[in-house]
Parts: sequence; C-alpha cells; structure tokens
Amino acid sequence: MVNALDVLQERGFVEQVSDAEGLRSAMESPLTFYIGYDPSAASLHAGSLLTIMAVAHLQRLGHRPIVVVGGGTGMIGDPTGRTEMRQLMAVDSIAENVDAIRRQLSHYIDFGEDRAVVVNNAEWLMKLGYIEFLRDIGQHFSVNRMLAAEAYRQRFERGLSFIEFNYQLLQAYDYLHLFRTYGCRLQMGGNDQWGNILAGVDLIRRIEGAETYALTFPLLTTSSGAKMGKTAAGAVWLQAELMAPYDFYQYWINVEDADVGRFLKLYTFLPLEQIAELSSVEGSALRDSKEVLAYEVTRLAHGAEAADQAREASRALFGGQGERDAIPSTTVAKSDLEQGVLAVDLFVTAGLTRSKSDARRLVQQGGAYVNDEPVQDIEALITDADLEHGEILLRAGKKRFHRIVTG
RNA sequence: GGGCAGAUACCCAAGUGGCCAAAGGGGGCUGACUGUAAAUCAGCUGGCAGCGCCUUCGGAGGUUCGAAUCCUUCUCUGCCCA
Repeated sequence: MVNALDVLQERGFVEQVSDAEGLRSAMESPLTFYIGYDPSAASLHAGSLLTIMAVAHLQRLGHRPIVVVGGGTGMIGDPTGRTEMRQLMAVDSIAENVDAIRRQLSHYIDFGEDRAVVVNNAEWLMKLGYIEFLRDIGQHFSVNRMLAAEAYRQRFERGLSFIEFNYQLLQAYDYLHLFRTYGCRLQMGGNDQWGNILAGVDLIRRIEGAETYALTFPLLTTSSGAKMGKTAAGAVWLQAELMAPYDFYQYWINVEDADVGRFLKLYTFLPLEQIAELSSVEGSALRDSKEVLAYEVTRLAHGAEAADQAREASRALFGGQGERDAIPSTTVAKSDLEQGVLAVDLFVTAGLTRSKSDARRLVQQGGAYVNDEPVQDIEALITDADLEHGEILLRAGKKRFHRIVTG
C-alpha cells in the first residue's frame, strides 16, 4: 500500500512535519487525524481547498478524518498571523456556519459509516471550568516560550488581548481531547498553525506520554505572489450560490502558466504521470492543460454536469461554438426592454460593474460590449431589438461575460 | 487609574482653515501587446438626474463667510507609568 505521507509529499502538500519517520510508520496502518476549520464564514473558499484535498487524499488511502469546526475557538479568534483583533462571533451564526461547512465538505469527503467525523469543539470547550483548566492544562504551558514565538511577537506591536493569548491552549486542548476520545494522532493545518499544533503534541506527550504528530501545509500564493482564492469580486467560494460554477471554472482557467503543474497536483486527483505530461507542454498549448485543471477542480466542487456546462460555455465564449447556458444570467422584464434600457444600467444590473459611474467609465474606456459590439455612447439604449436568440450578451473588458434574458 | 500619541477612501499612507473628492504607493479596472498566461507601457479608480450637484477624512456637537484641518465631548486603538 502506498504510504499516505509520501503521497502528500509528492503532491506538494507538506510544508513541515514534526517527525516524518514516525509519522510514516504510523501511517502504515489506518490513522485517525484531524484538521480544524474556522466557522467565521458560511462557505469555504478556494483558500481552504488545499487542506480539503489533503484530507480527501488521506481518507482515500484508508485514514479517518476528524473535521473540527471551531465553534468554541471561533468565539475567541486565532491571533496567529492576524494584525488585528478578530470580531467575536454570535453563537447562532456559528452554528449555522458549522452546518454549511459540513455540507460543502461532503463533496470531497465521505462522511458515511464511521469513515469521518465532524465535531464542533464548542461541545467540549464550553464545558471547561476555568480553575480546573488552569490547573490541568495551564500548568504545562510556559509563557516565556509562547512569548518567544514569532506569531505572538508580531502581535506585540499592535496589541494582543488575553483572550487571544489563550488560543493556543485551547487548540492544544482540542488535540488532547481528540486523542483521548478518538485516538487521534495527527493534526494538520496551515503553516501558520505550526506553533499551535506543536503545543498540542507537547501537551499530549506530557499528560498522556504518547507520541502524536504535526503536519502543516504551505501557505499558497500564486507565482506572482497574490493570495490564492481572491478575485476582484472577493473570495472564490466553493458554494454555487455564492459563486456560479462558470465563474469558478474561469478562476482556474485563468491561473498563471507557472502554476499549472503545481495546482494540478494539489487541486486534482489526476495521477502524477498525467500531470507531468500536462505541465510539460509550453506556450499557448498550456491552455489545454489549464482547461483540464479548471474542469477537474470544478467537477470536484460542483459535479460533472456543472463542470461540463462551464466548459461548454467557456469554449463558446473564447473558442467559438458551444452551449452558453452556464454563463451566469440576469432576467430583465420584457416590458422594460421594449421601452429601452440604458446600456450602462444594464451593466449594473448584471453585476459587471459596481455602479453606474463605473459603467460609464467602462464605456468611455471602450471596454463595454453588447453582443460583441462595443458600446460607443454613454447614452446608448438597449431594446428588445438587441435580443439574439432570446438573450443579450454583455461583456466587460476581455473576459467577463453576463447574459441578459427576458422574463 | 494617570500621562502621551493616534483614528483619512478597498489597504498602507500624506494632508494641520479655502487651490481637497483629498498627494503618493499597493491592489483593482480598462486599453495596447498577447495565448482567457506572465512581463511591459498608457489611462481610470466615491456616488448621481454627468460641464453641475450630493455624500465621504472614527461618532456627536460647536467656532468660522468657509473645516479632513480649530474647539468641546464621546467611542476605539497603541505607547509609557501603576
């Protein structure tokens, strides 16, 4: 059987491991591991996708994931890598988000038959008694050592509240709790979590005398240094309601050349040999590889049907022929169109521009198109005469499209 | 609790009575070039009933013909002392 650690390493998931040899041998048999998600948003986005893929790989190789949604720690906020204090969250919205996150993860992870567990750390953290916690857990933490950690040192310059300072203890306690209840022996997380994860490993060693492991993922940026999963419009959400599969697909097909191979390894399950082939091509041929990347990632997130449609639509817009149904559309009342609507207003309704002024600028700069014809005049009126096959195709700039249909 | 400093547009950051919708940088958008890539160059980047008007410089009041700029007060943040 392939060793899961090797798989993760080969595909570029591993930034640091606490004890590679120990972990490798632990992974010779099914292992229970955990990863935490922050419940502050209702949907996961492309930034978390890397970690989801890692979990999915491990599960496919026979290991059992515990997904911890940080309902308890979410009420505090992790100071790591943040320059500002986080807003404390309402209890209700955390609970809603926990459900939403579980639903999204189920596209990637099999939650059936004890194959995976989702838990909310509020379950055990909320019950903790302060004195007891200080006595049992607090005594194992050295403030000196915590202060020396880079993550906290940065925060000194801007201030760090006592609540946030305790985050590490709680996360360490999570790990201890999961070790005791589920025999969890590996915690994974972003590289910014390294210190927190190790704190848990240490705590378990001190209290239980047992060896557990830590593994962190690289903090991904694109080749030109931008954060993963951000666009002008905001985050690249995994949930179809927040981001149409077509737009999701577009995000992936627009990645930089230099990222194709790396992303194929991280964000798809394609075998490494095939990936090597796909990323060996050069120049414009790489577009085909990007298409494979975009298709696969979209298929995982939204299913084969949605991915097919997104690909069709992309080909239709950028290549020539194909169905356009997957291009996001907005419905406009037929009567409005009969009377005529200002082109600039239509761009606003379609969400292609943020405001009417923005739309005017777009027209002035020659970036506004209706049915592939540039809009020449700011006062230009769009009517039902502009309908082609029952729709109007708006375009902002080179590659942002939206359909207007009547209803 | 005491003293000091600060809060400016998406982010960083200048501006300390009118020339301020507010310098500069980042980010973003558009155009040229391209391959739905990168790099480079140029323009744009508060809103609207668009040559004008309205809203914005932490909140609320005030002084003034006129305030992001001065005064009062409140909220928040940082630093120093306890």
